Amino acid sequence: MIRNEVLPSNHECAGSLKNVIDALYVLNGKWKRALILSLVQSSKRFNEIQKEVTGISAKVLAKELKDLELNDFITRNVYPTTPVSIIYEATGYSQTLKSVIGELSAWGEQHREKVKQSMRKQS
Amino acid sequence: MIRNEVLPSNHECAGSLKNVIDALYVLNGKWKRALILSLVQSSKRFNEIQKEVTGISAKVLAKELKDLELNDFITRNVYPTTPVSIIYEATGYSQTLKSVIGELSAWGEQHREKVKQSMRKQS
DNA sequence: GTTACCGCTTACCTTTCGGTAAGTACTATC
DNA sequence: GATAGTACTTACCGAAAGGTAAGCGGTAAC
Repeated sequence: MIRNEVLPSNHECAGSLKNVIDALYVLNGKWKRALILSLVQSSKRFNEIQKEVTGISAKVLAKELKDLELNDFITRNVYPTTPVSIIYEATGYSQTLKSVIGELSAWGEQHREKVKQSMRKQS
Repeated sequence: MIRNEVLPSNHECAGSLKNVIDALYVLNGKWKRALILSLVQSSKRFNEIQKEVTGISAKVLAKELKDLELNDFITRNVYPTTPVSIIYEATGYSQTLKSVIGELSAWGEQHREKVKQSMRKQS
């Protein structure tokens, strides 16, 4: 189960911090979250992803997909049609990110509200 | 030119993604988590932080502290002693990060285990 | 045979991040 | 008057992330 007692003693803190850094490292970069969310919704081909995730270049997309595959978030399925079709799909492991992304999302939303309010105060 | 928003097919998803990006943006960079954790443990002065968070330079520390202050994670208290002492402390708002950091930490821990295992398989 | 689509790769460039070293303004101490 | 400490700022630099544009090997349609 998930322990919610974060930021305890100094000693435990260091280990916890390492975990957090590890997690953020995997989710780092401008595109990873968008790609995971896109593929969790439905499996897609290279060009389809590029169309949906507007603004990403082929170079970066190829790099990010490799990265996500290495980390077991997606699989690259090659179908021997003519021409070969390559379909990327989210693994079940991507689902384990749900609660993480959920927490991040909830926090991000209330944080934006807070920033808005403090901007109103200042102006 | 850019035609659509990110992931236009699913409104909820797009909003959620934006929140996640916002959250991660605030927690971004090499030092933010370490600084928040350090100041949550106890309020500190500039040089004290620099000693504790080994490796950070004065320039980066000053920049990060400004950033954290803007986002309401810390306050900069100036005491009119001679010479003035400036003490940084974590706000109560830093506590709202607890569940987020908790989820990240738990996920990061199990992810590291998983990576270890898959490396064993390959070698 | 030229064009076009697919799934990339390559070369090149810009922007951003972070690091080092030095300097600054002030006070205090020797 | 020289030195040291505090809390930074400034100038310069290298690495990495990310963007642009072009190419490439295959297939296939016109």
